[in-house]
Amino acid sequence: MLDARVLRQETEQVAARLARRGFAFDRQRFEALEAERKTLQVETESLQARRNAESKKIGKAKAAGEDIQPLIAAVGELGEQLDSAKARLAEIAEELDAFLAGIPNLPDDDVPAGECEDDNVELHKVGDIPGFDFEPRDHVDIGAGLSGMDFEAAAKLTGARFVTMSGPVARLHRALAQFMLDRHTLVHGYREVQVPFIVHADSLYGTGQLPKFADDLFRLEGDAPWYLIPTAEVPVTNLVRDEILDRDALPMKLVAHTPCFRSEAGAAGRDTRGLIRQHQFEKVELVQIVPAGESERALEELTAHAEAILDALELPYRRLVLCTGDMGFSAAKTYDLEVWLPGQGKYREISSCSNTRDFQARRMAARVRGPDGKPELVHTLNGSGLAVGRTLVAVLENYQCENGDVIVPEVLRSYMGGIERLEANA
RNA sequence: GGAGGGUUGGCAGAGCGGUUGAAUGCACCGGUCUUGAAAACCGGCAAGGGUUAAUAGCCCUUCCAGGGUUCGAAUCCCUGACCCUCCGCCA
Repeated sequence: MLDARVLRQETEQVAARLARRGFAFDRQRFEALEAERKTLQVETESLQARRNAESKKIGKAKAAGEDIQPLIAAVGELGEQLDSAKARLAEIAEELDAFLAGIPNLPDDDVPAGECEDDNVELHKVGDIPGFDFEPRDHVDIGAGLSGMDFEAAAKLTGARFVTMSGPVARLHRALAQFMLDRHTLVHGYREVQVPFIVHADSLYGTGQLPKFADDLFRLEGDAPWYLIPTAEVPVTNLVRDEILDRDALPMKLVAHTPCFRSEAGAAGRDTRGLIRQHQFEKVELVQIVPAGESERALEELTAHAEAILDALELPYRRLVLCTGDMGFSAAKTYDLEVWLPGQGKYREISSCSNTRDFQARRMAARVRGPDGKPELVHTLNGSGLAVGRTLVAVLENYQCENGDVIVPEVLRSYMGGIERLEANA
C-alpha cells in the first residue's frame, strides 16, 4: 500500500514512477474519489462533533437536575443526517481503499526499466558451467534411475504437479533443507521460526497476495476462509503485523522452512515436466524486518546469504536484478538468483530476494519506536534461501555421473550419514 | 465435541450508560538533587485519521470484531473470533 497522503500531494510523480513498471495509474478516478471522500469526511466529522457537543450538554443538564426533554428533541434530526453521511462516506472509503490496495509498490530508482523477464539485467555469474563428456540427463531421468522420484505415484494420489520422493533422494532433499537452516541460523545470524502453514485473509492482505492474487492460492472453504501459504513470507512477515516494536528488536532476521502451496493458475502447459513447478514444494525462507533507511543494505546482505548456499553447494549461478515490469506487486527492488541446470541447458530461478520497503509494513501496521519515541513504519524484506525442490534438481543435474550415479556435495555428506554417492540401479 | 472464565494504552491492571481517551503501577522521555550513577522528588508520555503550509491549533475515530438499544456505550443486548481452565477425544 502506498502512502495515501503522498499520493495526494505528489500525484504526478507517483504516477510517473508507477508508469515505469507498466502500471497505468487512473489519475482521474483517484482525484474524483478523493474529492468526494474529502467532502463527505468533513461533513460527517463536523456532524459528529455537533452531536458529541449536544450530548455532552444533555449530560450536564441532567446532572444539574434540569429538564432535558427540549435538548433531546433538538438533537433528534442530527442523528439521521449523521447516519446518512456515515453511510455515504463508508461507501466511498471502501471504494478508495480497494483502489489503493490494487496499486503496486513504487520501483526503486536504480531498478532498470523494462517490460518482461527479457529485460532483466544480469549482474554477475559465479561458478563454471560443468562440461560433461556425455549427454547430461535431466533430474526426472536421474531421479527415476535412483528409484527416488515418482511423478506417476503422486498423480495417482492427487494429480499433476505433485511428486513422491523416496530413499536416498528423499533424504538428500531433507539434507538440503537442514543444511540451509543450519547455515542461516549458525552462520548468518537468523532465528529459526516454525509457523502455521495455513493463514487467514488478513495475513495475505498484509503481504500483498490479497486482494489481487486470490487465484494463485489454495483456499479452504469457510465463512472466514483459510488459505494454504504460498510462501513462508506470509506467516513470518505477518508476525510483526499490528505491532509497535522496540528499537532494539531490530533488525529482526528470521528463517523458516515450510511447504509452499500454489495453484499455478495460468501456468498451464509451462514446466509440466519434473519438479520445477509443483503445487506443493518446500522452501527455506529468509525474512528481515529493519528500520527504514537500512533496507537497501539489508537487501544486499540477504541476497548474499542466499548466494552463500549456492556457493557452499558449488552450484553455478547468476544474479539478476529484475526490471520494473517483471517485479512482484509488493517489491520495490528484486534480485533473482538463477542456478545452472545442465538438463535444460539454462539458468533457472532458485531464489527471489525483495525489498518491499514500507509497502507491506503499511498494510500490516508494522511499526517501530523511532528515536523521538514516535512509531514509524518498518521495512520488510524476504528471499528464498533457497527453494529446496529446485535446489535438489540442481544438485542432481550438476553432480550426475555418466552411469547415472550422483555425487553428494561435500557440505551435505554429514547430513547424509557420510554417503558420498547415490547409486543408480544397475 | 461438552462446561465455565476472559479479551481495556508498550506491559500489568481499574473502570456507577453522561465533562473517561480512559484511574493506578511498571516501562519510557525530560528536569531537580548528585563528581557520576542509583534512589527520591517534579513534569511529560496511546494509536490511527481529517483539516492545514504546519511535525501549530481544531476536529473525528478507536477499550477483540460486527450488528443493535440510546440524545449519549469501554460500560446494556445479540452474533462471531481468539485466549485460558476443566472434561472427552487425539498426535
